[in-house]
Amino acid sequence: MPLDRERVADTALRLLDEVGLDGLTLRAIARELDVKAPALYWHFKDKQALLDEMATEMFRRMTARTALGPDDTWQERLRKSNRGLREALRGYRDGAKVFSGSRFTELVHAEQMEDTLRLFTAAGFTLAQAVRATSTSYLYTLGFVTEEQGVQPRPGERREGYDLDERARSMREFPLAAQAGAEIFADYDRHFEEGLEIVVAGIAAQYGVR
Amino acid sequence: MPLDRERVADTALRLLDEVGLDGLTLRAIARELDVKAPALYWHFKDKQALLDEMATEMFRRMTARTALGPDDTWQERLRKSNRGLREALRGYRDGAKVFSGSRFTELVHAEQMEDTLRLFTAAGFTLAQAVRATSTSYLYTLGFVTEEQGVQPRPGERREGYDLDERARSMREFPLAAQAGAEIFADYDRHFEEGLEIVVAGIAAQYGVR
DNA sequence: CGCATCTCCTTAACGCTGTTAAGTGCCGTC
DNA sequence: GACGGCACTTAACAGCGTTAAGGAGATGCG
Repeated sequence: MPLDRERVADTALRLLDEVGLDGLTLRAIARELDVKAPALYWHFKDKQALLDEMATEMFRRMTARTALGPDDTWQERLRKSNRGLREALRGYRDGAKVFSGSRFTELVHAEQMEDTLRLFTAAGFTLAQAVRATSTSYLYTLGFVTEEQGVQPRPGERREGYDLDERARSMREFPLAAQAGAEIFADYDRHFEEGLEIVVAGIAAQYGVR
Repeated sequence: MPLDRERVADTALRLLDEVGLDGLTLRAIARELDVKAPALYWHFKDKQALLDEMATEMFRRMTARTALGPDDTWQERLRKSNRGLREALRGYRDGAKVFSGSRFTELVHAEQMEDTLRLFTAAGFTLAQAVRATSTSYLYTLGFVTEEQGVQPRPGERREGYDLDERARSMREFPLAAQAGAEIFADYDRHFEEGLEIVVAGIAAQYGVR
C-alpha cells in the first residue's frame, strides 16, 4: 500500500509532537513510515510543502473538534473559535510555530470563515469590522500560544531557564516587573481567557455592537 | 581589533535583513566580518545565543528610538510602545520570527516594564490588570507582525503567491470570505491601528479605567 | 630577557541536513 | 510481451552547526 499526503502529514504531526520542529527531519519522518527520505519528494515538492500540509491538517482537526453553534452570539463564536485554535496549536510541540510559518494547501478555512463572517454581519457588523474583529482575536491567540509554547512546549512540561525565583532576584531593582513574573509565566489558561475577554470587550466597545 | 558580541550582533542583523533567517548562516556572518565561522564560538556558545543577542539588540534599538513620555496616559503609552515594537520588528526581514524565538541576554526590558507598570498602576489598574493589559497588546502586536511579515517580508516588498484576484476567484462559493481578502492582505498600517484600538478599548471596558 | 599564559582566531573535520539524479521493480494497458 | 507510468531506492552533493586541535600575538612575571 503506497503512501499518500495525508498519511505522511499525520505521521509527521505525531513525530513533531515527540521531537519538536528542530528534530523533525525528513529522514526521521521517512524512517517512521518505513521508507527512505527521497520517497517523500514523490508526494511533496519540498519540506515546506509538507509543513503546509501539516498546518492544513491541524486546521482540519481543529474544525472537526470545535463545535460551533449556528445560533452563537458573536461573542460566544469568538470565544469558542479562539479556544479551539489555542487547543489545536497546543496539541503539538511547536504547533504555533509550524502553523504560523505555513500556508494552507486547500481552502479548508473558507467555509468556517464564511460562516463566522455571516454571523458577524448579521449581528450588525460591517464586513470590514467583522474581519477586523476576527483577525484581531486570531492574532492575539497566535501570539499568545507562540509565547506560551516558548515556555511550556507541551501542556505540563516546562522549558528550562524559566525559574521564577531567580528572575525575581535579578530584578530586585524593579519591584513591579519582578512581581509581574508570576503573572506572566504561570496560569496560562486563565491569562488566555482574560486577554480574550479584553479583545471581545474591545470589539463591542469599538464597534458599538452588543 | 578583535570582534565583540555587539559587532557580531550588529553585522548579523544587517545580514538578516538582506538574506532572511534561512540565509543567515554562521559562515555568511563570519564572511561579513572577515573571519571564519568557528571564530564566532569564541563570543557565543552557539547560534541560538547569537540570535538571543540579536533580539536583545533589536529591543535596545526599539527603546532608543521610541520616546515614551512620562506623562502619557496609559492609552498613549500602550499605543506608542506597540507601534514602536511593530516598527522594531519590521525593521528586519523575519524580525518577528527572530524576536519571538529568542530570549534576552540581559535585563534590557526590566526598566521599560517597570516604568509602564508604574504608569498603569498609578492610573488605577491593579498589578495583575496592568500585566494583563500590556501583555495582551504585546501578544497582539507580535502575532500581527508575524503574519504581516509572512506576506510582506519587508515594507513595500510582497512575497509571491498572495494574489488577491486569484484568491477571490478560488473562493467564489464563499462571497464574504472572498471579499475579506482585500481587508486582510492589504493596508497593514491601518489594520494594525484598528486592532490596537480594539485592544485599548477592551482594556478600558474590561477594567473600568479611563 | 625568557618563559608561560591568555586571548582570539584558523584549519580540518564530523555528522547531519534538504535536495537531486539515476536506476529499479511492479502494475496495468495495448 | 513490450511499454509506460507509478512509487520507491541508492548514491551523491553542497551546505549546515559544531567540535577539536593548533598557532600567532599580546600580556604578565620571575
